[in-house]
Amino acid sequence: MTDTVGFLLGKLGQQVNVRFAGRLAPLGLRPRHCAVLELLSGGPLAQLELAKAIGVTASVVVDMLDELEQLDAIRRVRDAADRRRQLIELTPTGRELRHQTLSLARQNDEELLAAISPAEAAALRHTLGRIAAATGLIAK
Amino acid sequence: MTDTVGFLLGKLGQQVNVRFAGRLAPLGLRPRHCAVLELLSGGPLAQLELAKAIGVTASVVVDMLDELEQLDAIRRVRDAADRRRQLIELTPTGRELRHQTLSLARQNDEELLAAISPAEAAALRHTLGRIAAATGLIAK
DNA sequence: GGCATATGATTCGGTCGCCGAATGATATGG
DNA sequence: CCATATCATTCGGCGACCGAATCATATGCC
Repeated sequence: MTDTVGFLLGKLGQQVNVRFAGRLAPLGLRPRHCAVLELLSGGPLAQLELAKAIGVTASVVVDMLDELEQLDAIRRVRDAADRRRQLIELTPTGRELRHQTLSLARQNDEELLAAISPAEAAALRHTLGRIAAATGLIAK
Repeated sequence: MTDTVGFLLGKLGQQVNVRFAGRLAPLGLRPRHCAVLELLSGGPLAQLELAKAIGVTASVVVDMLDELEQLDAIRRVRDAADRRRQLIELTPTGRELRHQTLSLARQNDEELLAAISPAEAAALRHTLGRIAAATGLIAK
């Protein structure tokens, strides 16, 4: 059991999130917000698009955006072409926050991968990416 | 961000757990119970020992054990040497359940690793184990 | 031996993140 | 112009977890 990849992934993933959350806390962010900032860095998206991409329901997105709006990291803009939709766009503050989270994520990686060789780390990254893509477990 | 190992681990781990939970549901179990069954297969343990090993508080262990007791998978036995402690031991039913969960975990792995070569899978298992050990993220 | 203090299990209340159903506004097709 | 669909939002609830309080038992100290 403890030697299955599934178990290790599950437990490690959980712990990694906790650790990352600790790093993020000073910014007033939690891990889930990072994916949002990341996605928005490619350009504005509607809330339902965000929900799909992240893999949560629309109501969860509302909450996350409320929080990000509080931090002045995003803006909701009514889509002129379809006034039901809110287009979410990054503010300059949001862009700045995204850079910081990126840096924290890399810091996190360094700590996580300190015990293994760079080659092994690269292989790991590659393998995880393959699995994620193959199993469709991470929305692309 | 989405290319950091930490992010991939976190997201994948989460999803893997959800998937595993689905397989487990017919047995009336959830992922967290598996660790308990696994730990107990090595012999009886007190509840606080379980809590430490799993990384949750004592009150959570109480709940989990209540559920496992309901399924007749475990028994609570007062420690004669220290009557405050409950020694938790697997029943025959518990042992059987453990075998089933193990088989499900392996099935889960097969599906997860279908996209990569056996060699790559072995490397992955090895690397994850190293990281878990080095970072102390998984209680041993 | 008797008492203060520590420790194990348990209960209880609260928090957090998530979901699903209901709602209101807007769009779209007949 | 109305029926129906879709987007964002609100609301109630659930499951997993924590921390404080409680009760029984153990242990150290006088």
